[in-house]
Amino acid sequence: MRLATWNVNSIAARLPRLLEWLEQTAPHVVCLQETKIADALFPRAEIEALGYEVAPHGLGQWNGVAVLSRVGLEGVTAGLPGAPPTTPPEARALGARCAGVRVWSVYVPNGREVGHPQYVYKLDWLRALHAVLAAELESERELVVCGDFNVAPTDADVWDPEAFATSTHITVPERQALAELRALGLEDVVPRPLKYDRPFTYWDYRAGNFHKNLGMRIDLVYATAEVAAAVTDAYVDRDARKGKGPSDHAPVVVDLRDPAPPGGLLPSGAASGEGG
DNA sequence: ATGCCTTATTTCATAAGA
Repeated sequence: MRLATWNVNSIAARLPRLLEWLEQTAPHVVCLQETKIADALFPRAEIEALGYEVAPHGLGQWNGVAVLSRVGLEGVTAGLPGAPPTTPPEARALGARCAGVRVWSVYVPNGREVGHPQYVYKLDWLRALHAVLAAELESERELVVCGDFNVAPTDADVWDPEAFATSTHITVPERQALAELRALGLEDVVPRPLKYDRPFTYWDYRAGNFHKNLGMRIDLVYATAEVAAAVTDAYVDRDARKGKGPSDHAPVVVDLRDPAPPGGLLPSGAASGEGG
C-alpha cells in the first residue's frame, strides 16, 4: 500500500497539480492539509473520477484537511475531540479507517510567535491530539498520524537552527509534544530525500529558498510499530515542489508491505514466499 | 534550469504562512 501526506496550500489553487500527481504517483491513501475549502465546495467529483473515496473536513477558507482512499474509507471522524475552542471553529484533523489502518490527517496550528496566544493554542492542540491518540491506541495496532505538524523534530530538520533561534517550530515545548506522541508507541517514519542530504518537506516560497535547499522537515508520518515495520520505502517527492504553481510543501510518500492475510500473521516458521 | 512568494479576503492593499 502506498500512503502519502501533502500540505497542498489550497486545494482549489492546487487541483490541476494534485490530479496530475495522483495519476503519476498512484497512492492508495492520501492525507491532505490546508485544503482551505468548505466541504460543500471540495472538488469531490474530480478526485472520485480517479478512483478515490473522499472524506473532507473544511469549515471555510482556512485550514482544512482530508483523506482520500481507494482501499476503503470507513469510520470517518471529522475534528479533534478536546481541541481548544476557537472563533471561528477550525478544521485541523480527520480520522478514517483505510484497509484496516486507522489514518489521521492533521494540520497542527502554526503558533505564529513564541508566547503568542497562537503558540499556547498550538501546544494545547497537541495535548488534545495526544489524548485522542492515547485513547485510540488502547485498541488500535495499525495506526498512522500524517500531516503538517509545524514542528521540526531536531535541529537537523531545519536548514539553519540559528535562523530559527527565536522562532516557533523548534522550541523545547513543541519538540517535547512530539516526543510525547512518540512515547505512545508512534515512530517517526523518516523519509529519504531525493536530493541533498536531509529530507526537508517545506521551503518558503520567498527568496529562492527551494532552489537553495533552505527547508524544514515539518510534515511527518508517525506510525505504530506494526505499521513502521511494514515500511519498505519512504521519500520526499521534491519534484512536486518544482515547476509552475507548486505548494510550498512537498508530499511525503510511504510504501508499506501488503497487510497480513485475514486471520492474522502466519504462524512462526510457516511463512513461505513472503517479502513481497 | 528547480529559479527568487502565494494564498486568502476586507482586492489595486493587507495579513498570514513557517
